[in-house]
Amino acid sequence: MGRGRPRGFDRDEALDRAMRLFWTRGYQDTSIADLTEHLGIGSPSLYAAFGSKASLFCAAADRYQAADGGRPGAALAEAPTARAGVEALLRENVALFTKRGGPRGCLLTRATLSCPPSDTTVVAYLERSRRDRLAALRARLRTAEAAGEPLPSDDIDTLAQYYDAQVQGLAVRALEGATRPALLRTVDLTMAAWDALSAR
Amino acid sequence: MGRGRPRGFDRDEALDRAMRLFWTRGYQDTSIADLTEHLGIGSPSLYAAFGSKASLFCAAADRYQAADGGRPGAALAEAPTARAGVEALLRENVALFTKRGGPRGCLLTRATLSCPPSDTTVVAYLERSRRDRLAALRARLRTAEAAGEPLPSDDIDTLAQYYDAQVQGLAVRALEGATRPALLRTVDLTMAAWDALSAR
DNA sequence: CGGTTAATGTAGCGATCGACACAGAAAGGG
DNA sequence: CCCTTTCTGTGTCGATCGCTACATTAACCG
Repeated sequence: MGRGRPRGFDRDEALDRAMRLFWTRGYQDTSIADLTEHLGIGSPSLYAAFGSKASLFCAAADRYQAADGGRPGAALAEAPTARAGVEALLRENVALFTKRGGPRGCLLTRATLSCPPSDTTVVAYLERSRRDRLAALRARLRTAEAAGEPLPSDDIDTLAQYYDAQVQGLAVRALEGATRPALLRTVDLTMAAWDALSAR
Repeated sequence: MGRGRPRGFDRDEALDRAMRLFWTRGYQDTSIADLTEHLGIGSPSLYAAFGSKASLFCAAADRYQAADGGRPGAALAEAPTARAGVEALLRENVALFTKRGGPRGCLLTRATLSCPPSDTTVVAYLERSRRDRLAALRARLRTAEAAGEPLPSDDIDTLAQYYDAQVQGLAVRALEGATRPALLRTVDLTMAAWDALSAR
């Protein structure tokens, strides 16, 4: 153990910077030259540590989902009710998508629309992430249904896809430059709709 | 007039094919080589007719908005009520985003997330299109408000941004592979929310 | 110390990017 | 017919793409 020359940079810090770059510029528009410059390392070091641009992206996206990008999902899971969970999911996403000094929108949504289909590694990763996210939403709604909570609809699949679409819509609008208060107002509307539909 | 060697291809047909390519692959991942191949013309002909990749995209996007891509907006404007207009907007968009044999999702949304910020021509074009779309939605809601129609909220700006976000969400989900029936079910939910919020 | 192992910096690989120079081809005008 | 004008095909430009060969440096082991 510890044989050979030690790595001259912090792997996690490099991943953070890579995450930020992919988040800001998308997948395809982030070049190896961009990465080596902002990570402060040469390309051989990058390839030795991460293997390829695709696998570096996957590692950076993992880090995204484990850090800031995971907060909305965690908020959904931990909330006492499905309503509180969905509202927290939406509000945490707005916070994430419009954080001051941070890239706007969602790293994964952005990558989904900017990754060439030929890059099967990244495409498969993104599909998996998306499916997991949808499954978490569905699961939270199902347990709420089992607990007898009032829901806007008894079609859990549709509900999950509906709120997932809300999140994607927020991500796109944030990237287009929508302000945080404006996004929060649409979240208010979404939650007002939840109440109006559940009350019946 | 008519001097010089006549063009060897149909300009509008070429624009249609370019539109289809940009719609399918996004802006950045559509190369000049892809275009010359699918349009059946050499690159000098392409540049003579359209000027650059960016201006070709703008022309193709104009054609998109004048053809299929313009149907949702037209449906919104022509509907007798705001509710019918928004519902038609959403359903026409679902039809557009999931048309058999056609590219999935929205050409403009896709380009927004896959165009490098350095390409200021395309970025400016997309911003303008987006602003126009939002303005049309706002205008339709305002006339409805003036006509005394019941609306889900009296905040027209928020309403417009809300339904615009619905459309973007549908576009992303369509690109992710969501089926037309699934998208239509979420539209049903959105319209049920309209009714529930307007009734009160 | 020397020897082994691994990370680094330089430098460049083949491929592709958007865009164009150039000469030839096809039309109208005289 | 020739001249002008415009479009087309071949070939290629410099830049950049993702990626890597090679020699060097820096650590641990004995």
